[in-house]
Amino acid sequence: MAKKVVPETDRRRRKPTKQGVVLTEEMIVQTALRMLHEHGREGLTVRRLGVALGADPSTLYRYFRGTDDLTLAIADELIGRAMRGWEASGDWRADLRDVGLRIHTAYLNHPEAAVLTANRVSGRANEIATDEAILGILRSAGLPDPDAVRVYQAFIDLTLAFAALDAASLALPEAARAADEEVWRATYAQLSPETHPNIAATAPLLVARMNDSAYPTTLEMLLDSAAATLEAG
Amino acid sequence: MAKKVVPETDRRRRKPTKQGVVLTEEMIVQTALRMLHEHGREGLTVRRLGVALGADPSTLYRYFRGTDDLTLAIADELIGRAMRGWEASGDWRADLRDVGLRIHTAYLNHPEAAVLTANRVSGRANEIATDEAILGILRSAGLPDPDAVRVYQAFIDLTLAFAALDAASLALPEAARAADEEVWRATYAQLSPETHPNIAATAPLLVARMNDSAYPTTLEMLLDSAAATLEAG
DNA sequence: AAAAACCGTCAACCGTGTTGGCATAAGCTT
DNA sequence: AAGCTTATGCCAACACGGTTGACGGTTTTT
Repeated sequence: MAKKVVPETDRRRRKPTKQGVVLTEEMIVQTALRMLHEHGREGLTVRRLGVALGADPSTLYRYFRGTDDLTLAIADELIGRAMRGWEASGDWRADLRDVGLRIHTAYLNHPEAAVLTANRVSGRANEIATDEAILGILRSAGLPDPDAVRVYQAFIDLTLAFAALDAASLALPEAARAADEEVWRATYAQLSPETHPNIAATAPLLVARMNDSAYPTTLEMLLDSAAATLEAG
Repeated sequence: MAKKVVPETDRRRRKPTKQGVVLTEEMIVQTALRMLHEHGREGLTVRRLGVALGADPSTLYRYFRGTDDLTLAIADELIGRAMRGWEASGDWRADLRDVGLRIHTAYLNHPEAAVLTANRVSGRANEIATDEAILGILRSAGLPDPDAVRVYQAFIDLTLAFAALDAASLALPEAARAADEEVWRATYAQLSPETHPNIAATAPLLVARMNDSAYPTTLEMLLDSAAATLEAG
């Protein structure tokens, strides 16, 4: 059992691929991300990824145990991109806001990948570093550990939850996306004031807000709450 | 083109299935939900659904245009279950909290279905009724329309986002779930205080909170914020 | 120089969604 | 009641998905 996958560090490259490409774990992940971006969630398959890399599909199993393992690697790359270049400023509130918006933004930049990965725990380097950073911000702001952990959890869950939700609507296959919008125009906007007075009355406002994310507002609420805890403590 | 699917209302049953079953759209959705529950997200396939119903897989295409269409029907059933029996009490805050918790709970009761559907707009009856109800609560509480819409959006997004996030970890295939927990034990809990002082210091607290949802807390924050808007207005 | 490890390739397996043609029973018309 | 129409279930087939096991050439180690 226990499928053998040589860890990247022990890997000493041998054969170039038939098309002359020399594979790397990193190169595979980058290519997978690009394919997700260009061809949508359904567009990333082991076989197509093989073609894109100029390698046989089965080769990928030398680098990842399977689809799930590859997914986790993508997840970590996404967080890595979000946090690249980040540094603590010392202002806990600004720092936390920055981290949250970075993650949210990075996920929305790769909606298909975000949907795939937002709820997984990769345990890889970038993810761990991010968690360490968030806890560091809260603890050095002066929150006692139990509060720090509570806020940490609310913060990371809120951020990932919204990232996933907002990404999801961007990541829908074109057909489904069109279907959803069509449903809106054909159904919600047409409801009679008699049967659905509240929707009918607010329909224009609903449409106007439809494409905005509620994340920034909600994040601010969470920061307020953390600040209150800090003052009370 | 425009695949022909006879709407449920116009449907006049004709042939029973080879196994003597008489199909209904509702029966199909219920069975799909049960299969998701029993066999996990990967366990629901057109073919297996066919077997479970005692019908040929292709028969399902007489009822749904395809997998996506079936997904939307499941989504609506889920919301329907959440709101079944709900009535407004007149206390906007209690009502909103109730609706939020109902949805969150219903989704967690069917995590696999929740993951599948939380980010889709079905436009079907139950979904519309729920939106109408939420807007009704906010508007009759006295919020001006623009505020009502803003709070509505934050509320529904927050609720669905957390429902999806919390459901996701419950819905992971057993293998992935075990992998995630193993990652935790093997990685996070073992980090050295030298390299990761904040995680190391709070590890026990992190573990203790890991299985709680941050939704109720966050929802209260949102309700506070709405109350503040109401008083200011 | 021989042995071992690595790793790309090939062919095959089985499961998936979906489609088009066919058969047949239910309902409608008379 | 007889016949016509059509809804609807079934079958066989297709293309495509992930994954595996055997093979063989290359590089590293001994």
